[in-house]
Amino acid sequence: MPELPEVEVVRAGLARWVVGREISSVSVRHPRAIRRFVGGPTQFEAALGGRTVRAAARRGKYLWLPLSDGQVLLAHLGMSGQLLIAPPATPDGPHLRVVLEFSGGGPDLRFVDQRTFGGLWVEPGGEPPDFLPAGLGHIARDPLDPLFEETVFISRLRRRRTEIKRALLDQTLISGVGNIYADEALWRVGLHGGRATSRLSVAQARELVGAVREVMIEALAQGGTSFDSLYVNVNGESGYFSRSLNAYGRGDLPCSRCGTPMRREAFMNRSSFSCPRCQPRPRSRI
DNA sequence: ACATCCACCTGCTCGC
DNA sequence: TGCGAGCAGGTGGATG
Repeated sequence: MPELPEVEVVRAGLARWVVGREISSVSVRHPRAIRRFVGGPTQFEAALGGRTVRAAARRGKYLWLPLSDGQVLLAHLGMSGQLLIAPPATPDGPHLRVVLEFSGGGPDLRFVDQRTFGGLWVEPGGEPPDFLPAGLGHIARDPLDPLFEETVFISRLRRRRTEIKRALLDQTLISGVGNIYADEALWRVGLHGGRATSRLSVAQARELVGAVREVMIEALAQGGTSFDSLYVNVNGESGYFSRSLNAYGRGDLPCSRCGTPMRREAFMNRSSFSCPRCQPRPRSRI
C-alpha cells in the first residue's frame, strides 16, 4: 500500500493478531510473491512451519516478524499489498498470494496483492533493539522513529543536489514518505517540490521535517489514507485520512488555504499536486 | 558516490 | 461494446 501510516496500521494489526501464535502451515499461491526468497516456495514453506511469531517490527515501509528460531519473516506491501486476518474458511480471492495458517485454529494471515510488487521473504534475524534485517541496511529511519536524527537528516538533505520532493521520496535519506505525504508536507510548509535541496535554509528544512511528521501522525490517528478497498488494515477496514488531504489528488480543486485551483504536474511517471499561489515554482532549476 | 529513470504488474477509467 | 492510452499509494537495479 502504502506509506508509513498505512504500514504502521498493518504492523499494529499484526502485533495484535499474529504475535504469540505458532505457524502451522504455509501455502504459496503465486511464486512471484516470494521472489526475494532464494529457496522458492517449498523451502519458504519449510522455513516457517512450526515457528512462533515473537514480535511485529517496521522500518520505513518494510515490516518484519521475528520468529522463535531466530529468523525473521519480512514483508513489503509494494503498491497494492495487503496483510489480512481472515477466518480459515474464507474463499480465495483473485489476488491471494500466500496463506499462513496457525496452530490451534484461529484466523489465517493472508498476503493479497493485486499488482504483485510486494512480497514476503525470510532472512536471518538478530538481537533487538538494534537489529535490522540485512536486506534493509539502506533504509533510513523514519521521522517517527525515536532514534531518527533530525540534524543529520537536514545536513544530508542540504548537501544533496536534487529537488526536495525527490529527496523526500529517497528512502535512504528519510523513510516512510511516499507520494501522498510528500505532497501533503510540502503543501503545509508552502514549498514547491521542485525547489533545490541545497537552497533550503536549516529553518525551512526543519519546518519540512516537522510537517512530514505532523501529517503522518494525523494520518495514523485516522487509520491511514485510503480511497478504495486496496488500502486497508488487517481486518480489511479503510482509514479516513483521505478526507483530510489538502494536496494529493486535488488537481483543479480549490486550495483549502487560499482558494486558488490546485495544479497537477507530471513527476516521475506519477503526479504532484500543489497550490500555484502557496507553493510557487522555483525560479531557478537545480 | 551520487542522481535519474524505468521495468516490474493488474485493473480501472476515460475518450474515441 | 471494444480498444488503446493513461493512471495508481513503491522500489531496485541499470545507466549516466
